[in-house]
Formats: sequence, structure tokens, C-alpha cells
Amino acid sequence: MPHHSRNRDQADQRLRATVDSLPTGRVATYGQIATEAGLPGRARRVGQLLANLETDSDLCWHRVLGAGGQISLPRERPAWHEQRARLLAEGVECDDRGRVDLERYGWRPDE
DNA sequence: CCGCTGACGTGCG
DNA sequence: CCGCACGCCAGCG
Repeated sequence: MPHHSRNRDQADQRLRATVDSLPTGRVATYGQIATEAGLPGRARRVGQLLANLETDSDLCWHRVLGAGGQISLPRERPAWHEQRARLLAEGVECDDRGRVDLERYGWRPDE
């Protein structure tokens, strides 16, 4: 197994772990997850990771939002509604346009 | 190597 | 507040 390939898996592992650390009822941005996992500036990579999740994955992908607190999926995709429903289900207010108040629900490490 | 695409982010008008 | 250009990074053909 090539070295760079291992690093990639390792990075993905850290990203997953970071997403995993999000408490119920709290949300974080893609960029925040990346930075927290030691990959500043790699927000798109977080998006890729989540986009490639298996449908049966346990990862709480719904707690990850775009900068500003918006659902980043295309509105027309079923997953958009799924994400909003999951957020509402755990008490996170999310308006009909998919926006969440980060001041209120944003996750900040160490609390 | 090139171009296209996407669950990103930021700056600007 | 919204759209848009641009920078960015990875994967794919």
C-alpha cells in the first residue's frame, strides 16, 4: 500500500472522528470539521467524504452545514429533506430554507 | 495533461 | 441578503 494512500485514509479517519464528536443538537461547518481534524482549508474534502458515505453509515452527517449555517445539499435532493428532518428531530431549529443559527446551535470545542 | 464537477469558503457588488 | 466569480481540492473520463 502506497504511503500517500495511507495518509489519505488516516485523514479520512480523523475527519470521521471529528464529525463523530459532534454532540446531539449541535452543528458544525465543513470548514470547521476540516480545521478541527488538522486539515485547514480542506472543507471540500469533508463534503466529498460525506457524499461518499454508504447509505447505512452511522456517521451523523446531518450535523455538518455549509459556512453560515446552511444545508449545503441541492434543495431538490431527498437528502436535503432528510438532513432538515434529522436536525429538527434532535431539536435544532432549521427554517424552510435550510438555515440554522450558528450562534445558537453551532458547535464549539471544549465546552 | 485537460476539463468537468461537486454536500466548500470568501469577497464583492 | 442574494447571486456570482474565483480560489481551492479530489475524483473521474
